[in-house]
Amino acid sequence: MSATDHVVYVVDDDSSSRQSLEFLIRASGSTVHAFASAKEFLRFPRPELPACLVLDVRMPGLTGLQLQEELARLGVRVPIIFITGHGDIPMTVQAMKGGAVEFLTKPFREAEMLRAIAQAIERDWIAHCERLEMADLRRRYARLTPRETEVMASVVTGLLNKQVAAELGAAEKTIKAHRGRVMQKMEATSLADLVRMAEKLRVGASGN
Amino acid sequence: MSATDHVVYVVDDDSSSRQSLEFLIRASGSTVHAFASAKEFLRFPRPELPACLVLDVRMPGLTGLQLQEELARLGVRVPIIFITGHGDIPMTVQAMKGGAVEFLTKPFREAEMLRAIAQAIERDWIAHCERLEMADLRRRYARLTPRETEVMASVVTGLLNKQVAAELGAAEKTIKAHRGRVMQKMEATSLADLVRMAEKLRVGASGN
DNA sequence: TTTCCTATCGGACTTAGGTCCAATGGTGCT
DNA sequence: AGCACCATTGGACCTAAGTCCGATAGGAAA
Repeated sequence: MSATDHVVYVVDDDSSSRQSLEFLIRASGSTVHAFASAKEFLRFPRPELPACLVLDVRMPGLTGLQLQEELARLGVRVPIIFITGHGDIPMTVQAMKGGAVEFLTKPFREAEMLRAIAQAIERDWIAHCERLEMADLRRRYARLTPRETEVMASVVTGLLNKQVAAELGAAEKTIKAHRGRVMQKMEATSLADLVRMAEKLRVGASGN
Repeated sequence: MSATDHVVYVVDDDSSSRQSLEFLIRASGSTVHAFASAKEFLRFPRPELPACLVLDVRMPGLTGLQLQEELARLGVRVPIIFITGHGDIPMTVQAMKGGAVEFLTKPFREAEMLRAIAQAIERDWIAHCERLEMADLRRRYARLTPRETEVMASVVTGLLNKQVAAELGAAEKTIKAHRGRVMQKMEATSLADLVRMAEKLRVGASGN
């Protein structure tokens, strides 16, 4: 991992602890952005890159746990490493239930922190790729006309063109036309391909 | 949830705590099996039912955390609720990382325990359905001959029969024959259906 | 050896899917 | 009114997929 392909955010109200974290992480070769409060972090325009967040649990204003909830609410899925001076078990449980990758108590070993960060970045790198793929998929799906989405939904459930035609009250010919355009717009190379796309987009049926 | 459609396991070396747990959970309407040690629990022939495990962290012999690891190693994915008298944060983190649904400190409120159990059973109920479905899918897949699995793998990647034929070095006619048998044995009603089965079985490609 | 399964193909069709070209009618925007 | 886009369909064809029947051949098990 080079410094430019991922970024580590640090949110900690204690300036000395924040600065030492910043120094440590930067020395390990990562790009770091440090903030003194949750609000500052939320205001920061985050680039679309693999990232992770090192977050102090106790802070004035929004606490670490509240920030975690807020990010979940906003759909921001950045992996979080919590640090705390005086944490308790319920707090830990809540953080971990919320999907935190690690929960470290101060003082922690530097190696431990760096290992946790590496793991978090690794995890988000995968999620990041999936986000890019999903965004592309949704972009293509958004190009479909309403009718085409209906046809796609029916086709990927395995219905024959004539069955789709009956279901949508149109001629088989029309369905073929729509279907062809669906394949084009979705850039699907085969029906199997289209079915897999539909699965990822959760269209067509029971949302499994 | 009635008493017979799920089961709660309790593993705790302290007999008084174990018995009160057993009483509490039984009173809530669940079937309970209690054990004084991890080994006893592992020996117990568990029925294929939605279940959860209430587990004391500290125990002589295998500890709760070690049992969690052992179960993961064995592929037993039963949701675990940990209880502990004197736990610490690293212990909590390890347990939660291992997929525990809850980590309660003694003394805990009874309502809290019952809520955790209900949630764990709920979670395992879904996983249980998926296990049944996967088992059925694998049963069907196991009926395929080696050649048929190859054909299926190629077909679900979206290849045409003639392309599959070229890839496997056979006549298109032969592929059609295999393909027909694949559809029959897999009980697929359409290609879309077969593709979805292949996805669940993770056959055919990059294992996404 | 006989039987069963697997893998292999051919012929003869039927059905389904897909393409190219062309055309009609509605809607919404400029 | 003119234009773009959408939904709709027809005709003519071509290719792909699937089915029924039959047949050969090797290997494994009874």
